[in-house]
Amino acid sequence: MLLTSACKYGIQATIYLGMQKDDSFVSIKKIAEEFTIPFHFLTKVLQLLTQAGIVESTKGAKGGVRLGKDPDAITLFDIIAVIDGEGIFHDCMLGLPGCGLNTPCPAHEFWAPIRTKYEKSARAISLKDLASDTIRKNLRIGK
Amino acid sequence: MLLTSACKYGIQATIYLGMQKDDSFVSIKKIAEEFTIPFHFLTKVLQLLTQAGIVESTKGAKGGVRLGKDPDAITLFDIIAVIDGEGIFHDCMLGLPGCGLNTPCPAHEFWAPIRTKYEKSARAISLKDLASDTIRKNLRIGK
DNA sequence: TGTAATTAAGACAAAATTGTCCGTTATTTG
DNA sequence: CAAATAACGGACAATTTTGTCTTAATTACA
Repeated sequence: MLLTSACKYGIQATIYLGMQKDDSFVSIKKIAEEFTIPFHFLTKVLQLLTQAGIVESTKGAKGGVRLGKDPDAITLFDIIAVIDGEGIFHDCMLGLPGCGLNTPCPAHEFWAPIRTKYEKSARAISLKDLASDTIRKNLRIGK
Repeated sequence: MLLTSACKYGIQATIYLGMQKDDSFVSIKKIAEEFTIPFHFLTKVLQLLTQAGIVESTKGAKGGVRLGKDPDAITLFDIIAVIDGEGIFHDCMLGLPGCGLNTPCPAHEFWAPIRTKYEKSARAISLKDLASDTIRKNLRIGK
């Protein structure tokens, strides 16, 4: 599995937040219902993103979450890195510590270019890209 | 995580089998020690590969495992598909069923090319490639 | 000021993955 | 044939991930 469920949920939620017209807060419950994500689980995922500054939150009535930065300044890489860690972008396919150009594993030549392409693409695509695409082409994010 | 531990172990073991000079059986215990893999766990992984015909086994003294086909005829794709399934090569990044050209998710354009490159490369690289590289360049597979 | 709404935080449960152990079956060798 | 070896198969334990529940803290609003 490429991404954990937690990370998939986080990406869905942040794209949804990126699609909002104004900067008012959206309740986590709303997002959870929208995409059929377990509410309390999503809460924890969004807390991670909040701690990282990608998301902002307020408690109480009319509270909820919204993006903590310009959607243009948040990349897919950022979100994945916060929730799943940067491992997928850097680690050896076989899990060998120290695998690299100097002391590669047998799969290094195979995996390194793909990993690099993945990282570059993930760093190049922003939440704004994803959200505006979703609106423009009327894509579904979940369900 | 891209590959499960089970799959990493399976790849290490099969590369090792591909490196053997003759077609005699290697005991699973030997392989487990070589790469510090939990013995009984490796046993189960190799059983999967045996059931799939990628590996052959015999019980008893002088028993063990060896490749079940020409190393040239076994690809990295085959091994991953047997142990982790083909999902990683085909599935939507966000896990949406039915995501594809017709009804893409917002990440489809991002992920599909990477996924395809991954699959093509994995289908193009054989155990013979991996094993001969390992021998020629004296690479480490584990530890 | 009090009530409803909503995130935060922690404990706990369920499920999946990983790892361990033991008895059975099959094979070689003395 | 007996003993040693080694894969097979099932049960079980540990760990991680995923999901649920409850209480506390904070905010808006009547």
